[in-house]
Amino acid sequence: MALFRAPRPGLSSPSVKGDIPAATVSRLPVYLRSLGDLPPSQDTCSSEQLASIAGVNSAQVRKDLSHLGSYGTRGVGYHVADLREQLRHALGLTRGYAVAIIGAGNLGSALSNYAGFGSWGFGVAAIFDNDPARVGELVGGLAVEPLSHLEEIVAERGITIGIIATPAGAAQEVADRLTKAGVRSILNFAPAVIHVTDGVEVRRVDLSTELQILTFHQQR
Amino acid sequence: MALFRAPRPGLSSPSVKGDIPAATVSRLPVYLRSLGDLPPSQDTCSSEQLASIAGVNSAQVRKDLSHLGSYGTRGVGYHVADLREQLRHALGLTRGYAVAIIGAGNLGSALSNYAGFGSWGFGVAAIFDNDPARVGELVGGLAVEPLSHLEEIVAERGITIGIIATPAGAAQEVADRLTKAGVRSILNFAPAVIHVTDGVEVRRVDLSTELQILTFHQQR
DNA sequence: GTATGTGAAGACCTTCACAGCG
DNA sequence: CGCTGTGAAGGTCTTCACATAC
Repeated sequence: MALFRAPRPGLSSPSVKGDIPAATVSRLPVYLRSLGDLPPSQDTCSSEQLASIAGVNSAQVRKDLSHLGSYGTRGVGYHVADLREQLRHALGLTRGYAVAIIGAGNLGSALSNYAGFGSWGFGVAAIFDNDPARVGELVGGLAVEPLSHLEEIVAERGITIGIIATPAGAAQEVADRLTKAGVRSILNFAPAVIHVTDGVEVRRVDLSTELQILTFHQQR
Repeated sequence: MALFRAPRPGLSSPSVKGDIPAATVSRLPVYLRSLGDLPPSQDTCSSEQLASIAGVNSAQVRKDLSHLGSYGTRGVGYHVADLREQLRHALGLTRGYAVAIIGAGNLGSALSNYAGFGSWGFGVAAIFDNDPARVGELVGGLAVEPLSHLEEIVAERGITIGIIATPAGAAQEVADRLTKAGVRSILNFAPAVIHVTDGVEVRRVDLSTELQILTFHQQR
């Protein structure tokens, strides 16, 4: 899991020193969102307050933010607007990303209609399905395209993120094709583990796994 | 996060000795699914093979399974059918669970249509929305019910799992009501951190967090 | 006084490597 | 001989506690 290592020590990305632990990275989006929950009048925010909104320990917040090189002010806290920018920058949210959704079934359609998508610079640039009956249908304002055009369209539209919303059986093949087409970030909603080459990052979102973890605890 | 501690050391649950680490619990569903990917002719399965399907290290598989008290056979491997039963049992999948979905928007509708739901004993027993225009609409074979009936219906139908598919702003209130109605397992799809009392387990599934983690890595 | 930034301690998790058993 | 089960080693992550700075 997790391949980090910025190859060139000094040049990786402006102002981020060294690497950021994976556990920290997974909390940064939560902090970023939490800032949005503050009253707009508030300029400054303590680690304690951020922690309570984000649902973590305040020492965790301070340590996490210290990895960004973000400096708060002792005795005061973090400057909200600055911190927001630092987080956006660290997460790479200063540019936009073109996303492809593969699978125009219930889930794929729901995702492409998801409003919160645009707000952080993600844009759905294409939605694919291999069912000819679905091709051409309008979903979330886009016409469904045939899966056979995947490689071509990914290249044309500069798509760098693929969201797999197919049945489990198709997930691996779709991942292979996305990878070959140059996509290096995949979000997999299919209930299957997919295997990819080094340098491609996959994250899995799996309803039945989550439900089963809940039942494990419930049963105690 | 994670509150474990089976109160009575010896009596927690049949054949599970002590507690199972959270990290292990989160992989058990993956192993269970992986067993389904084996050729049906195969009776027995090595940790190596399971590991490669599940995408983890084989020592991990052996250690994880050893927590179940599940005994494989040295020199041979694990008996597939037995292991499947052990996993189902450990995860509490030997009984059914009634689930409520709150929010009948795109996501809620997609979830209630999700076929893979039933296969592990989960049944959608109700779907709620607070938009009067939606109440009565059929979604995944169920009529949408008004949110005001939540408590009553949860009790009547023995619902123990709540899936929050509302906008962020409504999530905390819905969680509070679910909790008061006695639901102790919540799967939260809303982009918000929700706070609950001890003894209630919440798992968060968050599209924008996942996308932002991907962009972090992509940007290196 | 107040809140950050961080070394150190401790909990947790993963991986190795091999003893032990079929 | 092959593969499990597991002590021990090595990481990673979290939390504490306090020196440090405003």
